[in-house]
Amino acid sequence: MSALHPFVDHTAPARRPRGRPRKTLDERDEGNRRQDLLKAAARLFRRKGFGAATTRDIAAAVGMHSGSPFYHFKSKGVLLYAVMDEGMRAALARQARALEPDAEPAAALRQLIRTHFDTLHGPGRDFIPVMLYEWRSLNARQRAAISRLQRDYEAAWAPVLDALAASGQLRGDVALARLLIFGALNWSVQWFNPKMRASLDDVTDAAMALFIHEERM
Amino acid sequence: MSALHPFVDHTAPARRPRGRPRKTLDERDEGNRRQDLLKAAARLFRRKGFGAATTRDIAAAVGMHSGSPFYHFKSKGVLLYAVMDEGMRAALARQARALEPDAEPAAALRQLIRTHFDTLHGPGRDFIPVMLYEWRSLNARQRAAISRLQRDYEAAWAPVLDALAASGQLRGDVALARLLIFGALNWSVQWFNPKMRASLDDVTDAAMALFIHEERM
DNA sequence: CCTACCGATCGGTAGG
DNA sequence: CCTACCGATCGGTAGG
Repeated sequence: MSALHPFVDHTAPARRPRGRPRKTLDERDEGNRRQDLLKAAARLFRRKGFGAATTRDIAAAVGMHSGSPFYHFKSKGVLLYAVMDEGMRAALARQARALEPDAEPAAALRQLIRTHFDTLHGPGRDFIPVMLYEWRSLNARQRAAISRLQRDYEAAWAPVLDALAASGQLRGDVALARLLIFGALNWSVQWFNPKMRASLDDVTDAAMALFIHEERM
Repeated sequence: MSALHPFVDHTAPARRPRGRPRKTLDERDEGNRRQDLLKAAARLFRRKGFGAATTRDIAAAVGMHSGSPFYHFKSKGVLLYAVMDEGMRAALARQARALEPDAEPAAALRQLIRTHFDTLHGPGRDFIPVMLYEWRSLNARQRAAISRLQRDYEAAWAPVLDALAASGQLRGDVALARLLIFGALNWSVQWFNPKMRASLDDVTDAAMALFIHEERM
């Protein structure tokens, strides 16, 4: 009897190894292909719109045949939803990573804005722009689910904006200010381009200068 | 020989009456039907997107049969362009009507913002939201033409913003401030709703309070 | 994931 | 503007 491998019956199917199961090659490929589809879908939904981008376009972009995306996603609508869901989860993770808990309100707002621009304009980031553009293409259930993630994302802004309003650095109705500020930032997907003169830091500076007034006691 | 109608040959076709030609019934109907199609198209393009709204939807919305819109517009793309063109011309007219030439810079900005909100949210105003959403569905030639109208529209804002920057009431890079301000205003198509608590006057107040700092000498 | 395919729908047109 | 229609395309599926 082997001292190294007692009682191993080599005719039985391999038992599950302990701990996190190592993915087989097939499983790993599957995850990659799914991710490839998400990226290609985001790019095409953004460039052409959900209605005009076809599942055939998306399949071709990752070298699949026309029916194959439906092996990974039940429908075109589910694919759209998956793009937005993935985009929001990544945005939430980036925000949590960037936020320093003890920053002054103005410094905290700057971090939030800078991170938000990163989420909108970082390399290969089409997911959130698709969410901003294609909201109406979701069904009611999907909208509710994405809304929940958006609420979490916006939750980090509320105390910062409230503190700035209290110190007079933010003026006017706070709820409307929040909507106007998000608009100013989100609209940048229409005009910002990494090759323009202004960097994301420049745009952050401009936004802070525009929104933040001098403190008044 | 008749003293009243000398030399009139009644066998010839009726001569053109002088002045602005009175439209025949047919011509008047044609204009109305074309206008009906534009309105229905704007509403549907806005609600569903250009790709998802079908020419059959649009035809049905005005009580036409499926082929009939193509009697008025050569293609779906031309119809989209016509919606945006009409929207921009109406917006330019409203802006010209509203602007008082000798207003103080801050008062002038308030007028521009209030009129802009009116253009975006006035009753039955789907034309400009369609332009904001469906830019990517235009071809290059159409984009260039609409861009020209947008340039005219924005031309009224530049001197006002420059004056506010000179007096310190607007802070930060002026070109970026302009883009951020337009974003804040335009994004309201995503959230403003006439039935909400805040009126367009309220939102205008909030925008002015947010953007305009105290004058400094 | 491919092969082979289907039913539905869509923009657009000819002719009146 | 209607009638009647076409060719193309599209999302999606069965079976392997």
